[in-house]
Amino acid sequence: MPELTERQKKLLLLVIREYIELAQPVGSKYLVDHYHLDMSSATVRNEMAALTEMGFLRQPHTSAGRVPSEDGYRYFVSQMMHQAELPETIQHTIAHQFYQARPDVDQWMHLAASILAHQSQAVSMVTAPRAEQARFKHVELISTQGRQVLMVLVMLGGEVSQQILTLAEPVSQERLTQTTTQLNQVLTGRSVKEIATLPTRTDALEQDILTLILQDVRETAERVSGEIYLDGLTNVLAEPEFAESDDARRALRLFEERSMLQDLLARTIMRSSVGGMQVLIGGDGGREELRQCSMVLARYGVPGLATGMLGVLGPMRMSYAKTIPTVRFVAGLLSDFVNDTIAGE
Amino acid sequence: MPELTERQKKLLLLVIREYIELAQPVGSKYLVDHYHLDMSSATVRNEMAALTEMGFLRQPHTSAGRVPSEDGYRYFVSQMMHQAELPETIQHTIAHQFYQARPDVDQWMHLAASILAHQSQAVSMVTAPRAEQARFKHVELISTQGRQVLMVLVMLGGEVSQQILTLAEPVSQERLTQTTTQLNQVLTGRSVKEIATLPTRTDALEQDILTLILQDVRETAERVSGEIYLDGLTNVLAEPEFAESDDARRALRLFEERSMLQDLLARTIMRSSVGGMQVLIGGDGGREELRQCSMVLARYGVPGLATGMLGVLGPMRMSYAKTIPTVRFVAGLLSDFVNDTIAGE
DNA sequence: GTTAGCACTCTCAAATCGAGAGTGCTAATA
DNA sequence: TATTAGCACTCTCGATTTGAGAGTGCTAAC
Repeated sequence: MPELTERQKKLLLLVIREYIELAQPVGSKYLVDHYHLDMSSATVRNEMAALTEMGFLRQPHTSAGRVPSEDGYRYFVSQMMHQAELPETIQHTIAHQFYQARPDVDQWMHLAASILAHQSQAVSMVTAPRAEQARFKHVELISTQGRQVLMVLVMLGGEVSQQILTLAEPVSQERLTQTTTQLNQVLTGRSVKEIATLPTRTDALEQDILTLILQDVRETAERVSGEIYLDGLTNVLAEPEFAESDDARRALRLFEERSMLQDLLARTIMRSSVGGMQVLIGGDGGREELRQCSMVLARYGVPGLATGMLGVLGPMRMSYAKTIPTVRFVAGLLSDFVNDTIAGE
Repeated sequence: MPELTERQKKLLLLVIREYIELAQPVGSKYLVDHYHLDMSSATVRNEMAALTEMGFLRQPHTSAGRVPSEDGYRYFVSQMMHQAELPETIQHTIAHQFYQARPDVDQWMHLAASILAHQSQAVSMVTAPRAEQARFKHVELISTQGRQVLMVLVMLGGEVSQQILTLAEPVSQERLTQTTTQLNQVLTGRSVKEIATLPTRTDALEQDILTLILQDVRETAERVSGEIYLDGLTNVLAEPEFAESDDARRALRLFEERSMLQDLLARTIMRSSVGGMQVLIGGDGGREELRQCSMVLARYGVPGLATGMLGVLGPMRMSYAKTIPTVRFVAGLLSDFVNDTIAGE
């Protein structure tokens, strides 16, 4: 990492700030005029040339102003951002919105996505909390008609999955209740693996249900993250850098393919711990389509019990100084939520 | 409705067909050349002038070719489209995709949206089936920890809603089971109104739960449609008519606001019957943002038990001849689905 | 080390221009 | 009377030109 003089740091900061705000290359004269710098534009030019040399700035073309490079943003985020807290007033408005909503996972996820999208004017993504290792908690069978049965499966950590089963022959509700009572006794607290190695049940119905449960739990466990909540998709279309080219379209298409998101978040989740933040700038994400974008991601929840991810995707010139504290704060709220409603059994 | 000669009809059809395919104004000479018409371009010009006069065609500007007007499309859809079935091969591929999926409402809705979007290259929307009048069927309470209880509510028609309750004090699972047994006996098959007028339960816990159930059922009933599944949002960005202007963005924003969709679908659902189709062209939808778009909508399900809507939104020059049969066919499949898995109790 | 000055480069928007496509009208034709 | 050939006219669109403006790098003086 090359060393920067104080003056260079200051200049780099100004260029980034200005570019984030106006989305236009910033020139030497402009900086001197608008910030009343006590040096001439020629000096600024020299410093800019040095910063360009070191890779922190770019020129779109000869004789345009300078634009921050990926490395420029990285330096800015890692070295120059005093990790400010979100202003209290904003904290309050956000927290207020959450606490007047029902304590329902679905509601909170939607709300988190909505708030993030709105605050950052970018695309937001939130995954529902889930346990790293799926453990069975409770099964409930509800007869709907002859052979159709609604199975509700609750996992430790609060995840719920429901599914309609078709049994070989009609079964009464009493019989179903009896079956679940039996199964719940045996299964509570067990992991997928343990369930798989359980001895065969003597009762045929119980065995059938058990197989179906196992199958469902496996499917659930295979998914790397829970449901993904998105919001603010159209925000990305408002950004001037995506105005025409169909880059925006290709980026948005990524979001329609949930599987790619699953992938990306899964890869990122490995590297992050609850409370920590990840800022992926430009190519960091690894997807060609997102080369012009940055992501601010955080993991929330209770480690070992249930965790999820949330974050924001925006243009590379997003306001990191505002987005990072916002994501961190919302992550904190969601962690509290998991703690309050799911944990503590 | 002005009367058209056979020749005028033929010409109108050709203009519409050509414009739908190429998205460019079509001229008289072009038509004569490409379709080997047995008349001269001058004759075509005269007829086009007449059609323009009658309001079925428009000229973007003097000396461009003709473009179908809203009324032109309407005439085309209502008078000139022989209601063809979807080709058998396509029927098979679509049906195949459905029947190899699990018989799960969520799965099927997703699939329907995905197939519609893909087939029509437009935005698709599907609402989950729900009963016109909410009737209670079954409640289940699952203790998660001390005072937190997961309540699963099943309505007649198959709708399921789950919610986490916080009770005043911890209650054992046995007690919960006992409570639900009591409540299920009393409530099964009753509508919201009936439940509201029920005498107070003597048991305090039962009464508490009853209040919560009522509240939840009310909320569910108030929503005009179930969850809305969307797909193909980015397809609209690929259309040349939205290439630059930010019309596309404003249209897409509409879709992020689910409430507007709820509205629109609710208004439309009034006018449609299961099996019938609605084609809204241009301003028909009533939303300024969708003035350049058309919608093909259908209602599916079992009348009186559970119904939903599905449809497609695309540019006004979408291929109605292909989209309409597709929507109709998928609606049929979903109706069968409702019939098979939900109805018949 | 800083700065004034200057020549140079490059973009962008506006202006110009010509080709091409398409029309409407008129007069001749079947 | 319906059709058509012919023609003048209009309008768009892309290519090209042009000039202003912004910004740079370099050099020489401070």
